[in-house]
Amino acid sequence: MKKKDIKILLVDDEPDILEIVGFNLSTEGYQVITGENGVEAVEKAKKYKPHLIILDVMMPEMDGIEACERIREQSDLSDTIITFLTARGEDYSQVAGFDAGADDYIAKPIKPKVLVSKVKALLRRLKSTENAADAIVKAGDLVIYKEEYKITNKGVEITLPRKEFELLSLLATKPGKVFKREEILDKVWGNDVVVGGRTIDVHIRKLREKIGDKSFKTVKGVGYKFVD
Amino acid sequence: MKKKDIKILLVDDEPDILEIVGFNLSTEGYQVITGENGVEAVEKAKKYKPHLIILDVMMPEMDGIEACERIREQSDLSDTIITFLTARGEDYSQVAGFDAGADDYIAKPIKPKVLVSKVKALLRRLKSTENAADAIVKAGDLVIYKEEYKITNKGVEITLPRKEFELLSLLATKPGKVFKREEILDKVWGNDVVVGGRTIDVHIRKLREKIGDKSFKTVKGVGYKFVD
DNA sequence: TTCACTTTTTTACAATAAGTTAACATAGTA
DNA sequence: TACTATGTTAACTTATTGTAAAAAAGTGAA
Repeated sequence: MKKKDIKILLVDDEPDILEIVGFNLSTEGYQVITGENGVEAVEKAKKYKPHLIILDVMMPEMDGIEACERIREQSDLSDTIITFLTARGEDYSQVAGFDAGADDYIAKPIKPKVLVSKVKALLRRLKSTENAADAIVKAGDLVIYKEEYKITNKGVEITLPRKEFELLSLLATKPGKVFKREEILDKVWGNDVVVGGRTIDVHIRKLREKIGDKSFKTVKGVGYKFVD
Repeated sequence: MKKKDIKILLVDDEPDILEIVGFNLSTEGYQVITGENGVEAVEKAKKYKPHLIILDVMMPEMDGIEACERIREQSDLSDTIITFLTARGEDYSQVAGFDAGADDYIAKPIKPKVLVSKVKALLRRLKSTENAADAIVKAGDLVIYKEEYKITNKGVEITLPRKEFELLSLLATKPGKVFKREEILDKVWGNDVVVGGRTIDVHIRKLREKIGDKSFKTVKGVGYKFVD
């Protein structure tokens, strides 16, 4: 996502803060929307669906914490990052704020550089959510979460031992392709490890038990393949 | 971050400049990568993801300003600091360069001492960005205050010893992800420290006592993961 | 410095899960 | 049919982790 597509909602009752923070964020290239109290915060959050909301804790009408809770009730805003502005001494906000669903806080007095780098850091989090698909492989009813060493079969979570997991991962990355026994040994066991002739079969059998018999097809004299 | 882990990409079409500047930076302990034109600058920036890029403005193939713009388009290089080398008289670069996304400029002729102190100053900025980022991590019922080395579990404050804290921080930054033992050692203990084989387990055990048994899942043969 | 205390690492052993093998059964193919 | 590759099972072996306790290292105050 480009910077100019990122919307930041900035809510504070002090015009000075709005101006200085707004200026710094605009300079960085973000779209800035402002509000002056909690009620506006909730309204504008619903209307503009910003990526990041910066909320002052102390505000008339509705304080930041209540606004945060209201915003968090909106399911379509669940990916929105919320951060508080807290004056020194408002330490309770660290507890109350996070319970309300905030992601971070920025201490006043605000230093523009700190602000900008925090905002960048928070938005990186947004991106990493976007790209999380990399470590995930889908094949038929299976979803393989490589990082987590777990899979789901039709939504049901299954935890597999390492070798089984790796064997499945290998086969499922190319459904339909026949993996020769030799190739499987290389990729899952490593090219120097020597194991008996029935080892692969046993693991395939366990996968068949756990995932389903028909997902693994034997190609006699060659190897195995995964089919959707 | 240690000096030897800091990568500086130095791009200039004059071999003399590359040599003298490169020599001075290497002497200081930085990793120096060089390029001779804008095209190389962009390529090597993508490849090595340096922390600092020093770009000559006037170069064949693609000038420094265009290279800078191209580099700034890369979102994963947004934290990279870019500074220009400008000959006296190329005053426009101060304007055009900053528009293109540069952070500073260094005037030719280059005085080694000035260069080194500028580089140090620029890299200080990198550090402050690092620290400001993600000072707080939320994971499940936990809120981790990295700066303060404390956590709250459902609002209840817990103080953990350093190693336990760092281990928890690491695991909780990516709930669900399995961290391999090797990776944990690298990140928490440092890649050169050698500790016995049971050390990680013991720390995990202590965290389980303090935070809750079910938050830490063992993935046998791989490592551990934090689950909400 | 010494002392008391906390944190960290090591040690040794127990517990358990994972992986492998062996022996035999079965199915596919010339 | 006879041969060969694969399927199946349970016993076996090994690898890995859990645990408790003690030693070592670090820390701070008197």
